[in-house]
Amino acid sequence: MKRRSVTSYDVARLAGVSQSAVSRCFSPKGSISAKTREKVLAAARQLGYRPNTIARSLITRSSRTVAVVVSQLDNPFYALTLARASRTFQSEGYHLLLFLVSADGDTTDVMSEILQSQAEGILMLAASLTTPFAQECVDRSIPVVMINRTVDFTGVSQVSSDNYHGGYWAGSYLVSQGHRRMAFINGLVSSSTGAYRRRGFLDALLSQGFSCWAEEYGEYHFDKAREATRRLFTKQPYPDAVFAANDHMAIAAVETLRAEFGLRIPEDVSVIGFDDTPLAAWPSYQLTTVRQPVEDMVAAAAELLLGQMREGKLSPVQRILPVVPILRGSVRQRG
Amino acid sequence: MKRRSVTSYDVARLAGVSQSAVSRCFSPKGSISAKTREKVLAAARQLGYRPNTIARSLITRSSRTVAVVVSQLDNPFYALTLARASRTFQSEGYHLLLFLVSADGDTTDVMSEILQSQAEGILMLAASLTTPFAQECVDRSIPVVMINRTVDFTGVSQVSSDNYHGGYWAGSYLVSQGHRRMAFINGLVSSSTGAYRRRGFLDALLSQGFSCWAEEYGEYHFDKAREATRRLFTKQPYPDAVFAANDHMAIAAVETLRAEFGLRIPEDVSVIGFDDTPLAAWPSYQLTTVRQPVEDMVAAAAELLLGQMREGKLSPVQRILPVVPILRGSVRQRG
DNA sequence: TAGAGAATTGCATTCGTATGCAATCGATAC
DNA sequence: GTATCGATTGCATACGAATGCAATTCTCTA
Repeated sequence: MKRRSVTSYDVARLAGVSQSAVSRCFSPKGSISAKTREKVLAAARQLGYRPNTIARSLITRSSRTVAVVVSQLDNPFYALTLARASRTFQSEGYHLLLFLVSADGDTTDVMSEILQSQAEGILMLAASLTTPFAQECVDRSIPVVMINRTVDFTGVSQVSSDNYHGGYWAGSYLVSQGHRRMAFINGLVSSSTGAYRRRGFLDALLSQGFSCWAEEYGEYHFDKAREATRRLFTKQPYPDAVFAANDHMAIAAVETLRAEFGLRIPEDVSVIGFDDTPLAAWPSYQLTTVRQPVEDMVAAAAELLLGQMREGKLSPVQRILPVVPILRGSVRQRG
Repeated sequence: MKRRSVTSYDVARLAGVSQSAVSRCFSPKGSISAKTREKVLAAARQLGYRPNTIARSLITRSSRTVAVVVSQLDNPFYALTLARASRTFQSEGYHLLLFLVSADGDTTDVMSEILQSQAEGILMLAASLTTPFAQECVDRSIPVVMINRTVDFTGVSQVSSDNYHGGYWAGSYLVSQGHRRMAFINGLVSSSTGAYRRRGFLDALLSQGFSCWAEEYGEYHFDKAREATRRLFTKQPYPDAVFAANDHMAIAAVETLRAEFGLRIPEDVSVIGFDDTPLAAWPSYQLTTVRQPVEDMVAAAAELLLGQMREGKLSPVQRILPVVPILRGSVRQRG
């Protein structure tokens, strides 16, 4: 670390030009003659010079960095989302600063670090934001886009799928297929997605004259969801259908029902998930689920963030993308 | 972006002190009296001042940033590893710069960006490094730690599990349980882990007078692994055991054998995986596998990286952590 | 060949913070 | 009350690259 690194001055000296020339040589819009460019590049190559991004950021006042906050990397849905987001921003020439937070954890320290880091945009994957920080981002005109999480604050953009209608569809589909004892495995109390899915689900049941048979929290966590399932099935009569707030938990339910209760899916119990993660399509599960359009969500989020970063001004938008029911084999068909 | 942000000068002016005082107030070892600290903090709070990390990095010549290059986020093993690594470095006060590369892709552009970004350390998760870049990292004394990938270059540190012996165990275990037609699903040609697992596996078979019945590449990818499985089972007699270079592919094999060939695991075919991802323990799979000690690997890698970053000098180490066989139910027992 | 205009080049300054050094302040000891 | 020593403070500069401006060179035309 001590070692002085090669700077544009070193290159300049070796090439016999000024530091400005070297700088111009490495920036797209610099005006240099082909001849000097040659000399400079040769010298740079010889010395192993690379422009120092930090110094560049300081003078241009732009870090070309986006901070990503993510809370559930163990959930394949978010791993996928992160992967896509990463690709997108990389290809746009942005660097990604990654921050992991616990699912329900507070993002205070992390947000503080992000603000200091001069990130030009913030992408939040299933992570929430307190109002003061949201306000601070707005004050500094740093665009924030939240995927699948809502904040009671109009300054930030939000991209989510139509959780309410996804839940609604799940509820009405189950009823329409003749189920009567519909249970729900919710995620976290603090999660807005879960709340919407639940609301939609309940409303659907209600509209058909039913209510939720039982409800438990699985915290979007596999083992917790297994426990939730056990709790749902402690007393007879068992639910005849389970709607889980995501695939991860739906699959936990399937595993538990099969292995511990000897129940068949869908003959004995129907299960519906949410997300349409890759696992849902596996032969073992054939999980009927509600697909969130990952690609579109990431694309929308990236577009919003990039747009606002480029414009340099915030134009908070709330975008809700349509969800599509994926019918597989985990719901018993009527008749 | 245009808007001038609040600087230490602004705070200084408001607090009626010098810029140095403000700086000292925000750095751990600065000497300031309680009184001025109060004034400064009050002023800072009032203005919403936060030290600019970029300027700080420039002057201290230390970015407190680690670059992480990862290639397979869809594989739960690496998603987990990334999560752990992220937590570790965050808690040590480092920021993570995330770069995704395709599994077999070249890392040239990415490495170039990393070097410019002034990262103080590089962590490579299942991603490879070309010799010139390895050399450049050494030249700049930037420590590099590779997890589960090897490079023919002594300058970088490597952490991996004992892939050879894991493979060896799988081979001998299958033979010891009476299997005779052992097939292998390899990962990528370019992956050193796959190569070691294979070598161990073959050596074990060989030592018992057997050889590999058939071998296919699944590229560490679920669907590719399913295709590989189909290829392995095109002609009778079928293999009576399959060893896959990771759990992800082993599970793909299980799914395919059950769903498309109507074969039972382990009655008809035994399957062994590698990694011990969470899925392996699910009731549906009960996958016998070779556990890589994720925690230990990340801990070791972090320790190596942090140590070298702190020392400011490279001391490349190759650490191979022991692997532990996890016996579950996917291998038919003799007799 | 001279002159006008365009293209290059170099100079000097700037970004926001940290820090060596010297000056100042405060407290303690006598 | 004064000398002394340590704790604070401010000044000035440095980090490495980008850029406005002026100086210079080049290019082309008449």
